[in-house]
Amino acid sequence: MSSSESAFIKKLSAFMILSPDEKAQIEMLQTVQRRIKARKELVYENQSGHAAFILQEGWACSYKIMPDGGRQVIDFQVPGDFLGLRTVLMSRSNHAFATVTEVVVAEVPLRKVSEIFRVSPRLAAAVLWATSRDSAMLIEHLADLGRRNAQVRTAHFLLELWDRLRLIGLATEEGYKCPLNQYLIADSLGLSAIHLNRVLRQLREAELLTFRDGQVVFHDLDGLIELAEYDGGYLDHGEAHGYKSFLKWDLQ
Amino acid sequence: MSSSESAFIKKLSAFMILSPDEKAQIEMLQTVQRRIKARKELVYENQSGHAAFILQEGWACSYKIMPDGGRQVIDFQVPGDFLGLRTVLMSRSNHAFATVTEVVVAEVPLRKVSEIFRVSPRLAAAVLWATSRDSAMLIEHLADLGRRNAQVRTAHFLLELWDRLRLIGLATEEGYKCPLNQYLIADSLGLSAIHLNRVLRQLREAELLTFRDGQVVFHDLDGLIELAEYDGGYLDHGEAHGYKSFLKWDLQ
DNA sequence: CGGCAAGTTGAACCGCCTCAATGACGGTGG
DNA sequence: CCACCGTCATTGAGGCGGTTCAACTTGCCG
Repeated sequence: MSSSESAFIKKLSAFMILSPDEKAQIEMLQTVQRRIKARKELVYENQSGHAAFILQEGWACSYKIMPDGGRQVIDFQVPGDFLGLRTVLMSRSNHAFATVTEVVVAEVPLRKVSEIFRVSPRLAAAVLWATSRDSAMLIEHLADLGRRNAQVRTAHFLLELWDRLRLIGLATEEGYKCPLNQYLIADSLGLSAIHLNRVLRQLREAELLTFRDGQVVFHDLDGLIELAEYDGGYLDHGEAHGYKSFLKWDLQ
Repeated sequence: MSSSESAFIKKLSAFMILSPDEKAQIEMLQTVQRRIKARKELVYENQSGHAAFILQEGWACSYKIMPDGGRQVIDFQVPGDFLGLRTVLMSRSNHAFATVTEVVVAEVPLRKVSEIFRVSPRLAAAVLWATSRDSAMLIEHLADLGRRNAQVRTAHFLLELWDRLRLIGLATEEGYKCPLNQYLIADSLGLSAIHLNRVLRQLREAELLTFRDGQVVFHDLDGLIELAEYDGGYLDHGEAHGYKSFLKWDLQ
């Protein structure tokens, strides 16, 4: 896997081995690029008929604004992730997207997705795999909010992010760069920023990890994984083991 | 819409108007039927290579068991809903399915889904719409757990269920039959069954609704909708308004 | 220098949990 | 026919996890 390949290709490579032809087709999806500043809304709530985007550089988030002004962050997007794909067939979206940092996105019109589905069942399966993985993350997030306490929840969140970033070469065993502030993370974890701050202090004092200055540094990865009861298997990052699934998919 | 049509057809009809041919194709998906008793596991956690199911009669649920023995119910399935579609391309599933009541399901092998995608882009779009709608429900569920209090959360849950059941003709303005017990609902809403019981009492005493003996009876629907700040628009139940989306999807 | 965004800490409160017990109901078997 | 059981619903008492409000710090930028 060359480091010059797009994050999207790196990600899909976890699902199946891509041929040079397929890689070229994927790159064709990403020709129309746009650079967008930090903290800009990308897709509005209730907006219809929007396109989807592939995030190439930077971080974004999807969220829902509650009637009382509160905010629930649905998930964060890192390079290689789709934005807005899950609502592209809905007449309205029940959530909005915004950039966190400055980003580079490729706009992917519905027409191009449709074409991919027509000409390459393999790539179609890969795109559907990515959306299934998003669902699996949503489910894990749900379990976070419903059944895990603040400490486990926070540890779990930071470990999942670590796995996702490793896949695209943006994290090491030591840690990773994370441009999210405590308000954003708190709104994702269903906590107040104040309490999240205390939880982060606990994790630091327990010498598990430090989150400071936009940097996550692990001190005791094993201890953290044990605390969070973390098993990233739901992300399905194997060595293209999904290829077996594809066979079932491709054969009629 | 004839009442003899399958719940799955009734549901997809909210997205687009189906031709007789398309209806026939859909019914072909549902030829292999199985009857399963109440409280049986359907798909085990971590199981791979499973098929998907279309639920035709009865209720089911998907859930995740936590390491401490707790349970988070992801969502409930009612007639017309897919089971296991979102994990069909993953090498493992991070959640399990179980029946709530006795059910009738149609087993849909991956091969048949693949065939639908090949021969009918319109039906493919309809299936993808159904999965998008599932995601939208997951997101609303996430907002429930993260940012709504127990009362609003419970009201929201019961109203969403009402909308879903109306679509397939199983609910009226008065209420609906609901075979879920308080333990199941509590595990879905991230509450203890004890607290849910108190919340249901509050809703009853506020003369908003009564949930008793497997029956939800509305006393003040408008008041309930206002309390829950409920807007079911995310379910995308219009009069086949999604058809416009399909046009974009179909045209190259 | 002033001003704003982000992080940090303390104090008081309350929503929801846990533990415990009791009531209502249908099924089953002696 | 009734005693016994399991499941589900209901209620009380007490405790904790996380919230809210408020204050102070730090760093950055104009």
